[in-house]
Amino acid sequence: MKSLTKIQIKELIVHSNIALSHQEISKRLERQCDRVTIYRTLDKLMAEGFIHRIIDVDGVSKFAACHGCTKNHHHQHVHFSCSVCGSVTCIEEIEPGFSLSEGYKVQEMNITLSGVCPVCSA
Amino acid sequence: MKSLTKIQIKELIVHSNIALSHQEISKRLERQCDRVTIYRTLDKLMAEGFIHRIIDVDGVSKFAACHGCTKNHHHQHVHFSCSVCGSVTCIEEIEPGFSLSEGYKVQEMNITLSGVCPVCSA
DNA sequence: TCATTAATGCAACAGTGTTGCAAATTAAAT
DNA sequence: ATTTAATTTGCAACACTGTTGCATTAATGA
Repeated sequence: MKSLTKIQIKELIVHSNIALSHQEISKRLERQCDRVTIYRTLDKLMAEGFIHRIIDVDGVSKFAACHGCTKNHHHQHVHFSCSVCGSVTCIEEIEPGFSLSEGYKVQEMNITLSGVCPVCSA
Repeated sequence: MKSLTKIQIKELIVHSNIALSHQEISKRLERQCDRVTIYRTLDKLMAEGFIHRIIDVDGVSKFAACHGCTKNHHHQHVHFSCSVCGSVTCIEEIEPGFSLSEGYKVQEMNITLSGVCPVCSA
């Protein structure tokens, strides 16, 4: 099954150094397609472990490429959201660890720091 | 200016052990008022430093009481979102520290761990 | 009382995300 | 190659979150 939309969206996300929102993906797709198609394609790409979702500080989903996830996503890395340029980037260098009290079963982490990124603060 | 709505919403949030969404606040208000009024009241309560916003894993805003913020919010604490009961709670015991590389100016942190809370996993 | 300010309601709008159904496209099987 | 099945796409409609403008009402202060 060679879905052109799927290939293009995947390429867009993989080759982007910032996480892309649905809106940004829609704009960057030269081959215009329906909003719903993009949503469904993103769902598939997530289910297949190619991309992961980041909730930005304004509640909008952004999508970034996975590095080394197949089925089980492990995105314990930190995300940074720039309030100037609006970019969201994955900072994979840092591995944060939390020691919650007994009873909590942590399945996912959504860690988004916001502020000014190096590019905008330079 | 003694706004009854403001007092009631503030009371709701302060006396709740979980963070409340706009929808939940609307339901719990016996004195029904317009959606817009609730949004505006929440904005005011945030500006005055009584409550803070948490973006849940689905991108919906939830609101919880502040402890010791006046103007400058400092919510470096961890939030936990339960996938079973949907509750969002503030875990103020843990103070996470990150050392980002040079150039990043961190202004806010949004740390939401998701999984199963102690009540639902018991 | 009168003027000013704040609070509320209403309508409208933009945006995100989902669902159902039909049409088109692709893959598979005979 | 023709038919069948599965997948993909588009369209319409919907629910929900959140915002803005404007008019109305309520509260404050002179």
